[in-house]
Amino acid sequence: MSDATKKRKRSSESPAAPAPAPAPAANPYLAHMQADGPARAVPAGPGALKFRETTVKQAEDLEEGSTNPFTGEAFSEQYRRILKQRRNLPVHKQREEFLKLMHKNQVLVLVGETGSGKTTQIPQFLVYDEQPQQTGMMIACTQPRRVAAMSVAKRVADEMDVKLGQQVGYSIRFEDCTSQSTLLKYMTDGMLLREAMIDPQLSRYSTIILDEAHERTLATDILMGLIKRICRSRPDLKVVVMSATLDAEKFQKYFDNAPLMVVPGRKFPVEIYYTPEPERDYLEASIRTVLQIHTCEDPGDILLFLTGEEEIEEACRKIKAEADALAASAPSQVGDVKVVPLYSSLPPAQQQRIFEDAPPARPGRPAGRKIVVSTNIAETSLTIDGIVYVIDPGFSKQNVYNPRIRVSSLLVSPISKASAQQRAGRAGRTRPGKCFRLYTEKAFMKDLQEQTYPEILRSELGSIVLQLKKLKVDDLVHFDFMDAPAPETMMRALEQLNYLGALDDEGDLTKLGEIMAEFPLEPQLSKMVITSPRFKCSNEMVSIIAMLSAPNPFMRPNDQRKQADAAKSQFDDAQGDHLTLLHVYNAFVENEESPKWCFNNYLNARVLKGAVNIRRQLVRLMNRLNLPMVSPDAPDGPNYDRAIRKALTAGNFMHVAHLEKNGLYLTSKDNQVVMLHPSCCLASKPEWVTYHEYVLTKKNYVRTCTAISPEWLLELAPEYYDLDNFPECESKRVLKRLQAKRQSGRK
DNA sequence: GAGCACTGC
Repeated sequence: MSDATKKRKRSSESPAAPAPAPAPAANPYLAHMQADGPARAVPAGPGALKFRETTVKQAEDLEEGSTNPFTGEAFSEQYRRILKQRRNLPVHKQREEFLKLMHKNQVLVLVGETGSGKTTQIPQFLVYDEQPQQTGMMIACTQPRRVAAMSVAKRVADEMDVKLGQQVGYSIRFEDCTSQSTLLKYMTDGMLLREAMIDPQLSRYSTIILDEAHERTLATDILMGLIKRICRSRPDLKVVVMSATLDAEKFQKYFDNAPLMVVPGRKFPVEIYYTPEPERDYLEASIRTVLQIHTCEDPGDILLFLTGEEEIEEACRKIKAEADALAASAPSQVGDVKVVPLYSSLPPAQQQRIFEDAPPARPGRPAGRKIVVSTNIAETSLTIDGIVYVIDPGFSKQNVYNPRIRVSSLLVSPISKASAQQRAGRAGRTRPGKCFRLYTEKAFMKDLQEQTYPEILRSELGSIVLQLKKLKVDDLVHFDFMDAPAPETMMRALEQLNYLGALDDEGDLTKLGEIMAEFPLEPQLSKMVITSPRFKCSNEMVSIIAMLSAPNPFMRPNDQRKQADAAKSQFDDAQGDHLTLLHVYNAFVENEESPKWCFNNYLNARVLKGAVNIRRQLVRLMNRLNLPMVSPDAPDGPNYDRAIRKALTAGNFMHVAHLEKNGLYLTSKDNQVVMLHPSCCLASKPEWVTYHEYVLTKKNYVRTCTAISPEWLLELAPEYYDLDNFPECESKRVLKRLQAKRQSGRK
């Protein structure tokens, strides 16, 4: 992030650019504001390339020359070998069409299916057309995921015969692999959004490519809105919106009827089969289908999509057992199987198993088969080559936010047509494949929605609204969202930010809000961190927040639950889970971040390392914002945990539950009946708790809970706990009594 | 007395 503030200097070290920078701009950020407009002439050199006026011939001559125009070094053998492959990619045939469209238009929508080469080639076409080393402005290409940004950058660095991090680099959270000489930068969409907060015109970029736009991540959606605005004030900015599906029309319309370019993919055909009748039990039907394929179809690996960890582990056990039984009863007809589960919380070493080979054929027996049982992670994030059969039961878990009760929940829901197509496509990556859909064709046509709802329609918007306010988008109602979120969700976010003190009653960003927006955290958490110095516990709070931002660090293998629970209890704090997390963090650091220590204590070392990383980033921000890192005077004193719990309440006062006389908790104001999650370390039920999250599963649970004192609510959040505007309930009566006592005490 | 689809800053 700080990179955006660095001064960039472009030297004329490249041989293709022997002369100094063309425009007398002192500040390369402002180059686009030069009076001579966007079509600045690049000084005549070999090829005499003109900014955005180049031809395919010119580029190809340079690519086929002996010297790399960007480094001045001789092209390597590897480079030439890759160049041959690149020329065979489908997108290469349309290089001329692409350049023409880019020269004539500000925004281009590009649809390219998998295997078209769009992600690697399009940015390079632009590098040759724009010669960024001469303009001082970069080309950015966004990706929804970190690994993609990293691996594509690596590939393209090889293709351009440059060192990764030099002319081609990437930028993701925790890692900025770019330099002064970077011309092409792959980055996560979230990272570009962060940069926009420092540089609202995105003035370091001449062209921005939004890749995988069809995924409609929160960050991509916000970026599209911002970029559409920036386009008006920066006619020199060019934009390419790349999508894998044919829903391009929506993007075209949104960008004022931008032209469309379609690049064919390179895939093998996939035959689709539907069930004649709806399946009652998709899990049972899935297992049956796996076994049918295994016994009746030609060799080739199987990918089965299920919804979650538990379901996947169960399916794996059953498939393995039944396939082994079949093989035992008919050894000459049934081959061996290797059943591999895949979901994100699986440690990387186990995730790697999906790339292992299928079991070899034993003498006199059919070939073995690999069967991967996966969540949606295999739909976009991970690609497994060699899959020939896909089984799609038609469901996935989706996060849905309900603004009425202010709760997000994970629901098993039917997938969209786009998602079903994506799943089927996974069968045709290396050769023709088959996809078995466990629903009827009629259901596919009539019941499935076209696209999955974009994230922005399913999320809580607190931090998004905060970020937009920071980006000076004041009128959120009229912000040009591609899909506008529900007004009620927007209102909830504004209300929440107002209670937190980030927005004033006019809806304008306050000083506190400005600072809150700097943190890569949910607003409540930012508030806690920022307030914590006041309670002399910022050191501790930053650790807790880092732990809350990381996934669950506690391991609980099915066959060692007792031991795992015992290990966890060593860290338990009588006052609650937030403090327990603090103890775990501290113990991890005291034990020198030892993976062995983690293993012995049923903790996930990878997750804890992640927390250390997040903490470091937060401390850097605290320092930059002049927020002191302090600890309570007496770490063993009675006020130690009190200070921390009070600081927690300062941000979390909207996540409070009160124990009613009937033994149930009710959430403050919303009056939802909730229970402490079974993983909660609180032995007794405190009358008041603050919780980190509310999870809706079979029951309503609040998870990560800590005991608090009701006085703090009245003291720290008087607007939210304004008892004249409070629904009638037991907690209101308790608070009223308390308030009366406070007032009489003051007299 | 039970869970955590997947990302991202």
